[in-house]
Amino acid sequence: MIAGVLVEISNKNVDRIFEYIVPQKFIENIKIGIRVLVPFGNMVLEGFVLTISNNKTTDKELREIMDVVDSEVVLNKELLELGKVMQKETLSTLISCYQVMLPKALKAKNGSSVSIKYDYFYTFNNKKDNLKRVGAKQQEIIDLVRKKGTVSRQELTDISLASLKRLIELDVLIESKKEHYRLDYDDVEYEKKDLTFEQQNVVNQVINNFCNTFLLYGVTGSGKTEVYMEIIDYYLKLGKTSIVLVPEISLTPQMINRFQRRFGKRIAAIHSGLSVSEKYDEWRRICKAEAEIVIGARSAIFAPLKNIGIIIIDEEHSDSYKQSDPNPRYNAKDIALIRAKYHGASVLMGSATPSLESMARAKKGVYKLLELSHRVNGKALPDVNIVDMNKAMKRSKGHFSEELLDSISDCLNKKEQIILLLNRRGYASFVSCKNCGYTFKCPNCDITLTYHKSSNTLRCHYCGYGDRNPVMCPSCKEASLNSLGLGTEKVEEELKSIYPHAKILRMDYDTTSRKGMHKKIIEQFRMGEYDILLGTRMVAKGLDFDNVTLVGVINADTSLNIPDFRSSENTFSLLSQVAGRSGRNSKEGHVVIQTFNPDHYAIKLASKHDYLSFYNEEMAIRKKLSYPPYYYLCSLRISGKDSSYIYNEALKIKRSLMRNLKTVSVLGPSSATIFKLNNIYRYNIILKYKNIQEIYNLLVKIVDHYKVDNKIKIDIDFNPSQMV
DNA sequence: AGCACGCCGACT
DNA sequence: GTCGGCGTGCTC
Repeated sequence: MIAGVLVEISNKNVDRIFEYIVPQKFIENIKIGIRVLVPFGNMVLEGFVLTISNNKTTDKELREIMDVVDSEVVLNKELLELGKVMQKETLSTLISCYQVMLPKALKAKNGSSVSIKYDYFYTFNNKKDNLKRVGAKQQEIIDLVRKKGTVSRQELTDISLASLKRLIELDVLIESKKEHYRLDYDDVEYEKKDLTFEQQNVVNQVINNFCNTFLLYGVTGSGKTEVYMEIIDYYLKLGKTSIVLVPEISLTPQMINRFQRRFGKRIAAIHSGLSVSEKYDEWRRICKAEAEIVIGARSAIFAPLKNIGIIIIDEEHSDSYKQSDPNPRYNAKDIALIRAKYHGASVLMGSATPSLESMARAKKGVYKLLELSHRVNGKALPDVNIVDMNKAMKRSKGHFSEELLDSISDCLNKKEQIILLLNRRGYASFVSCKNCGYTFKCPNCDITLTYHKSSNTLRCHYCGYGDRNPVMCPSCKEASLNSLGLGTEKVEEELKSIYPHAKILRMDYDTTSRKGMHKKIIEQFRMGEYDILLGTRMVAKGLDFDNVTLVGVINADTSLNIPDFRSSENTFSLLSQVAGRSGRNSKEGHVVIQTFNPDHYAIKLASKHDYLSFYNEEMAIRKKLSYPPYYYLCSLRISGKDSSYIYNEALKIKRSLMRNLKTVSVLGPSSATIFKLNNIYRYNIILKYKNIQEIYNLLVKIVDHYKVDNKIKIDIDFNPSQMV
């Protein structure tokens, strides 16, 4: 017997099947989709068995499989096939595709450290009757087992293990074991809210149309989650399973609790707060079909569920569904469509601010468009007040306008709560005019230019366009240009000095990175222990507080000035999200947005809660500049230690692309936002294309050509989420 | 990824 | 003459 094995090295040169002889003693255990231990050169590696046959396909002498790692298949047939599609679509290694599908605990390095825990149970052996002499301790155990039928080890804590062992040796008791999961979900009372007419209508549309892709455009507070749960429930009753994808940032305890209250132990929630072992437990519950609803961030799309009925992607516009850093650069939305097709399932994507790509597809009829246009509480969306910081800054220094301070004071007096959003700045600094708010943009790409201190120039990170740093603002002719950035801690200090008696809670990456802190902060704020919640964008997502009547955005512009063609879209979406946090329940709420660009359409239209006008306006711009959804983008990231060498190679690549692709525009090479990182220099080339077939074969050739050159690394990112 | 093989510079 | 630099190639 010959097994074809894919070894755990993510390198294009070994990303193929190597054949091994299966020793007689393993023949029973070898299955496609399990892991084995094999000799490889002078290493010992784990690998996945992908083929089993009787004949070898190479002239080389074969070596033997050393050991079998799994007793059960870890990658089923569906996922094995899915990996091959992913490899093709992302141009990454097959092994890296399989690795993202599995929990970390199964990675070779962690394998031994994570052990499965068991609970032990004891019952009577009926075949063994007459028992002669028993000690008092043993009699105690026997009495207990006789009374209860089955007894767990926990119930025998005050009994010595020796007496127990003896009874098992004597065949009086039978020991059985069951996996002990580290997480415990209570099975609770079924909780179901009545749906509004509008919600019920959406549910009906979804459950009456099998194997479809839906886009649910529902305003904040319109009760999307309730709709999701109702649809999941419908599929559960048909014996079908569900996946719910949520951005990690909105996978809050509140959100998980809601699902748990309705579905109890049938859910498996996979989030960053779990340890490696806890995630492993959840994964095994899914494998064994003990969990039927999986809730998680991006990688939960690979949950090994069988018989999937519905895949729900909440906050569909979020860029967190795209994996951009390590290979494979996949998008969970694409994977969802592939898996749905395999299972005959539907995909439901929901958002209050759908991505332009999805909305465009919905308008073309590729996705079925569903709408929730009313809030469940019947309240109107909150009033939004835009404050022009250009004027405010002339009156007083600091980060707070009079308007925002007045609103905060008012709110504090009424003993109501406040959420303040501090929009963190990106990596790059940009130059803007202090007087009129003008920012410099690339004439070719309409992207904010990034300031390079060393050369005192402004540069475009898409096409490489450069400009000497000007001294005078071309808009208002004043010489008041400066490069911007805003310190997080400074804002908190400032706030504390203005309101020494207000209790301020900070929520950002620093304060929530410790396990359980996120939950704690939310609970403290909910209980009213604090007046003001000051935080980064995580305060904008999925939180629902009764007593919050004011939401303030301290700096709306930061996201607007990120050098990315989606900066307007992201800003619109962020502002819409925060605005939706206010006045969600009984009390009226209002929103204050501070900005240096009060006339920018993204800000104006977000303040009016006018998604459709934003969509139309932004689509016109995308069309004019040939951006998605009119064109697809693909970025080639060229990196290496020798900056002049990789730059020259990047130029060669560009020339080759230009020569061979007449219908595709080729931008760059331009230096990446973080040009030099760990002594590795990075350049980007960007392609704008209409059809993947125009570029695919040439990209494969380029990747193949450079895979033997270890001075240079080429990473290809189709539909990149951000252009760093 | 790791390791062996192989072809050119400064040393006992 | 040799020790050792790391560029190229291979791993069933």
